[in-house]
Amino acid sequence: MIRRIPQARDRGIPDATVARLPLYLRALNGMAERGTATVSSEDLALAAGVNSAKLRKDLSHLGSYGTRGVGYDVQYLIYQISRELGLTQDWAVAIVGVGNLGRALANYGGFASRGFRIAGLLDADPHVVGDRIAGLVVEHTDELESVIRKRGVSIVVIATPATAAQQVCDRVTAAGVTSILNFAPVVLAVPDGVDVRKVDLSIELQILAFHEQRKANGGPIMAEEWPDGVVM
Amino acid sequence: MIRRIPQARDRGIPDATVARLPLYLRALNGMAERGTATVSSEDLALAAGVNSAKLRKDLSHLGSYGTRGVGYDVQYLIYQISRELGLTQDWAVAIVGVGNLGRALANYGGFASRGFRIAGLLDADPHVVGDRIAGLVVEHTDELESVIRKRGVSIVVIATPATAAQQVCDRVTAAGVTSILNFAPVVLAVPDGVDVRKVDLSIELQILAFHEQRKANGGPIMAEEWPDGVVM
DNA sequence: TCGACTTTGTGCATTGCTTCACAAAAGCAC
DNA sequence: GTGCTTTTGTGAAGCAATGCACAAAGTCGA
Repeated sequence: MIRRIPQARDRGIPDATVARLPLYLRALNGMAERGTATVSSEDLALAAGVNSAKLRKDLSHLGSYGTRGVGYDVQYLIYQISRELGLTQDWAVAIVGVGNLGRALANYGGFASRGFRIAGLLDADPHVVGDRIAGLVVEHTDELESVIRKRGVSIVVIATPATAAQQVCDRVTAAGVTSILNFAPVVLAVPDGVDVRKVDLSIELQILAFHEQRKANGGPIMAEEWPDGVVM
Repeated sequence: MIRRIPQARDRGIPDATVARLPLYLRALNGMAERGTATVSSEDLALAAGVNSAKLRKDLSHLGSYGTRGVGYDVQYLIYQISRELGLTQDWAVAIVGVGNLGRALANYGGFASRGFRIAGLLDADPHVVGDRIAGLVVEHTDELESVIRKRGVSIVVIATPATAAQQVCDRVTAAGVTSILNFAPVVLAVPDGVDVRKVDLSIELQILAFHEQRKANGGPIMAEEWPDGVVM
């Protein structure tokens, strides 16, 4: 039977909550493997590394799936979060750019495990085309649109050099893709309605360096002068 | 001459701002290469993909480095942001776990370019130890503490399997490291004062899947029933 | 020197997220 | 049933980030 839930879920779930749901899911899967049947918000929050009030508010956005005095049924909650995240269906993913990073991604087990199926590996370099990686044969980027269309690819991972990223992005969005995971260190321009998530190793290191410097200096930096000899 | 800046910088810079500074830096470096001498907040914001008011507020946290009616001096702003982020000094980075991902990271050019020097590659697998990657010889994880101490490593990148990550984390924090970039899909427990940043490919894909599903369904999902045969 | 124009820096209202604190709901023992 | 314990779900307060809108500060041409 198909029925509408009246409260919640109509107004979208807050982004901050969506970003944490996979964390809860991972913690829950660990518990399920260890045979835990129910879990309190306190324990689950601990495992996920968040505050328990936040956890409860996050889950309340999905619906009222807990039992007061008891906690949450692990299996049921796994199902509900999976469904909300869209993991009960299969997603075909194409990886463009099969350098070191692209290979690492193709071989990364975490993809296949949760409804993400690598449906294509593409590269512009003829020396790489034809290689077999993680059970797939690398295809030439000329085939990009055809691969997307024929295999129902809805998520594209860009692992190309920075210079090629925007062009790849243009082509895949033109082919109808609306979800992109970008590893290239550039800000991609995309049409409205296209989601881009960015993973940028260099930025993460720079943020760490900032905090590390703060810790080392015990406070703000003292020197404000422009170094000698540098023209302002 | 060493002098104290009175306003700003005393109260820490907002996290949201720190996370965007590397973005501005990258855009500015591009402009510097193209020979641009000054840039307005409007143009820089466009290049970095943010709102110009936000950009100005972000930069105002560092100090008052613009010129009204003109804009910002590109070189000077590059220097100021670099200094604030701690990129004017060298950071020794060790990468633990030399699988596909570790190799990709070791070969990633973006590290060396901005003050991050790879000072060690370590792995637990004897078959990998001794390999030469990106000019470095892989060492055994037994040497972890000694490498950290002797080479002044202050940032550790964990690219091990999930099962090994917490143990590596414990050892490096015990050895005095307070900045960790974690690629393993686990929530690391660390002592107070240690910063952990997490990069989790699987989580990024799940967030994309959530939005993709929303787009496809044109709204919330309709079925709320627990599927037949599954015991709740 | 003056006035027109440009662009920064920021006060303020708004929005969104987090955290607290507690009433309501459920189980359990007797 | 009744009362005690546990734990959820949420109103409300507090905090942080965003974006608007404009005064202040500078440039430039005449």
